[in-house]
Amino acid sequence: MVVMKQARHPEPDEMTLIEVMAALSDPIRVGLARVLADGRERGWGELRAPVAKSTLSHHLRVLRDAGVTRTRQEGTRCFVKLRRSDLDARFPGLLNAVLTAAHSDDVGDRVGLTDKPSAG
Amino acid sequence: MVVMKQARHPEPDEMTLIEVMAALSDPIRVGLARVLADGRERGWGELRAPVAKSTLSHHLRVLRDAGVTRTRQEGTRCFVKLRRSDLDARFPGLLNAVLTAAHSDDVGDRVGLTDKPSAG
DNA sequence: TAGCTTGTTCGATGTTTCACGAACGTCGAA
DNA sequence: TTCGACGTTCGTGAAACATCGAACAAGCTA
Repeated sequence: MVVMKQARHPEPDEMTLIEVMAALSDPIRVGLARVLADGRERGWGELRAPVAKSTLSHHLRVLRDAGVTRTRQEGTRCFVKLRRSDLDARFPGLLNAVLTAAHSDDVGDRVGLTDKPSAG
Repeated sequence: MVVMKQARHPEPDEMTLIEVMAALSDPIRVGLARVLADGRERGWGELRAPVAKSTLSHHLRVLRDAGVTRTRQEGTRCFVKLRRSDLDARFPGLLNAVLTAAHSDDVGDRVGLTDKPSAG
């Protein structure tokens, strides 16, 4: 892969409420957040969503740029996890409120995990 | 005015997380929510925002359609207020988290009130 | 009736977003 | 070195969005 030329991981003080809200106003991205809500790091290939891989890459980038997730590379693989403590520190209660609402409404339920092992 | 032909006030069970998140991912609209955060009903004309009145009308409609605010007409005037209890019941903690974050980051600080009396 | 006020709606414009397939660059394996 | 797997990026198009000014409709007021 092209080693994420322009993707950034903002520091907590660089995160903006507007960007986080925008990142979490798409069902696919909320679904991704739900999948990662248990705090475990997941491999890119584990993620299952009803979109093409380029579109999934786009959504993961939006989440990453907003500071919602962190992406780590290992060789040619990527692993993604939720930046829960950073988000909680920066925007207290926000992530929990969104995840709770998403759970009770089944928002993003078309996003899930494959049966592949997480390789980690 | 044209008596709000298509604007709707969704019932709590018709509100969607995605729509509420989208409504609250614009600085003007977050600013409006902040202005209304004290629970008081405000007259349209009291609201001050750095946009044309047609744009302000648009933003108020997005908030209304999402269920964030309620608009009431009285003669030729409109009054707006936050639907806090409905939102709290539907998406617990969400509004407070957003308002807290917006306050600490001064999101939407270009939105405010005129010095006009609220007429109510 | 005529005129003013008040928001909404319309139409146009430019930007952003979402989506896809294809091409690409990097890594590890053969 | 050749090959395949893995994500990212590019190019493109459709749709959504933010914004404005102008036109409009409904209610006061003179």
